[in-house]
Amino acid sequence: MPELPEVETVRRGLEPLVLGRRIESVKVGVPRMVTPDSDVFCLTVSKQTIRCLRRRGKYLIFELDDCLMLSHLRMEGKYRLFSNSVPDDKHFHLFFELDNDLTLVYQDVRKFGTFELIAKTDESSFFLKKRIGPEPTRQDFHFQPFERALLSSRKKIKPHLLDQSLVAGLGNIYADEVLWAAKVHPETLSSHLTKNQMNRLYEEIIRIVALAVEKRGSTIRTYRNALGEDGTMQDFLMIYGRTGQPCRRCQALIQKIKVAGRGSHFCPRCQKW
DNA sequence: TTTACTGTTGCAGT
DNA sequence: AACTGCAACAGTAA
Repeated sequence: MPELPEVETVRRGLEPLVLGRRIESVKVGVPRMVTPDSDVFCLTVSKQTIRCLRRRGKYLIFELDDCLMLSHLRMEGKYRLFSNSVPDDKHFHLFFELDNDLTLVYQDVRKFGTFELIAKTDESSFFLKKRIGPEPTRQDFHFQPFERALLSSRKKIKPHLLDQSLVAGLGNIYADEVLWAAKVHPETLSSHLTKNQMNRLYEEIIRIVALAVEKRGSTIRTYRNALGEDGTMQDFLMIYGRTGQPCRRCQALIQKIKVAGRGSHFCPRCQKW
């Protein structure tokens, strides 16, 4: 599911359903997905109430009585909520039994998702250590530090946007969208960007992420039915997944190349190297 | 049937 | 230091 807009959509969907609910017990099907060890994890989380459900970048933060549970959906993580019985599914990996017969289930075909418990006092150091940059809003994300980081880097801009340090929450889809909107080739070296390009990147990051949140994220290559997958942003994507189709600005045919191992869509006329 | 690809990230190499 | 490639895993498309 998960770039920032999809994670935020999950958060908004889940919040009214789980806020104030007590976690009675936890079952972990794949121990390597959780930290600390699954027995400690289950014991710690059990009997705690979900006090707040927040998001930072692509992380979901369950604020419990005594600690934080950080959930990262990686490539395909989803949440499902069942009342009474839970159907069998080989991709259901964590089960949180809540009060009044609700079970929150974490589903993940590829088992890449992670769950970590940390102390409430360790939240800022956690995100600092992971090098998670500011939220892509005007309040948190400022042009000056963005420009400084770009000028002092030897990375290509696409992998740089993906590494979360400049700004939190961009993934492969929205990085391509931002680069197209700002007319920047994905392989441009960060330090070679013009001031105008940096300005456009800054503005487009804020605009596109906000638009995608408003559209409740993109539903792509997914089946429906899980919480947060009813987004419509896929109808507004300008470049991602449009290989061989005409650019919406100039009609040139959209190309797809690999940049640092990630499929990258761009318009050869609008986004000159 | 193989092979490449996939909304992510972290680690091992060079 | 900072890059690339790959691994974790499972499914789908060509």
